[in-house]
Amino acid sequence: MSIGQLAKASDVQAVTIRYYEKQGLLAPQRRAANGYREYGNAQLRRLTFIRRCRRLGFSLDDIRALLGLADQQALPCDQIDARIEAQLAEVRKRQRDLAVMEEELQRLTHCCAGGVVAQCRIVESLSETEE
Amino acid sequence: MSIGQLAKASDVQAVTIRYYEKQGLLAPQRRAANGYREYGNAQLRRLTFIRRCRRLGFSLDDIRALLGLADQQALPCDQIDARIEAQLAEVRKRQRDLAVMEEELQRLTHCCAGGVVAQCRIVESLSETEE
DNA sequence: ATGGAGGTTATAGTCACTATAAGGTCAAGT
DNA sequence: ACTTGACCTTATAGTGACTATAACCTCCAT
Repeated sequence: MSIGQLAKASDVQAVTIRYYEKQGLLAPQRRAANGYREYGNAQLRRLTFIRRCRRLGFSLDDIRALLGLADQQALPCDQIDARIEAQLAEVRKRQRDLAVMEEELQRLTHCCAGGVVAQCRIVESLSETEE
Repeated sequence: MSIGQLAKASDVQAVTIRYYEKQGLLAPQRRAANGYREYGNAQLRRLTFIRRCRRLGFSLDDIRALLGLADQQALPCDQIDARIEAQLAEVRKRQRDLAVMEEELQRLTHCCAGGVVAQCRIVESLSETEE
């Protein structure tokens, strides 16, 4: 499978696939005689793994580590589990942040009662120093 | 107030304050004879506004626009309100994304039952191509 | 007068891409 | 056989919002 076909199959841009290769995350199975990259299903699975992890908020460094761990089949998987847990904690932290944001923004929409900026409380209420 | 004092008062690093200045968001009140930046309470409020907006997920471009609007006191504040609404929609979208992430991560923590990597389902379930 | 904390500028690095340039290769149509 | 256009190659630069580093200047206390 060419890089374009892999791109289509995985819904990841070809440039991004090359970028992952440069970052040591995903090597092609081999190169064709003309220098074109060739990929198999194993690479598609690996790329899917990478993208899924990215969507879950893992950094490329995290993912490199996860892939490294996954290759050591005999290791206890505590370390993988620990990373999942850490990521879960991070996600929950972001959820709390967003909840606060939502509340504040919600409050702000009531500050603007169709007047002009001079009467609008939004900017003012966003500048209040105390907290 | 010096840049260091402003940094302490606002809990924003001095380098970041200088960066905001370069980006045209926050100019010091004046420069002292020795070239040191000097700030007043207006700048502290403006910086507080900037940081609060950043925490709410606005880009520096958004913030520049908001500050610009806020300076035009006679304008109707519809435009500010529209930005708040757009940002609120964005926050809610991220909340939905995070909820999905949380669910998936939660599910993954059950895949690892204290065994070794070879029996661990985490990596496998993250690589499954079907969706 | 010396040391250390704080200030100044300018430049480069970070992360995860994205965009662009300049060229090589291939399959299909004329 | 030739051309067109889609696809591939590499390398380099740009993005946003900072962060780090270097090299220097200034102030204040001892």
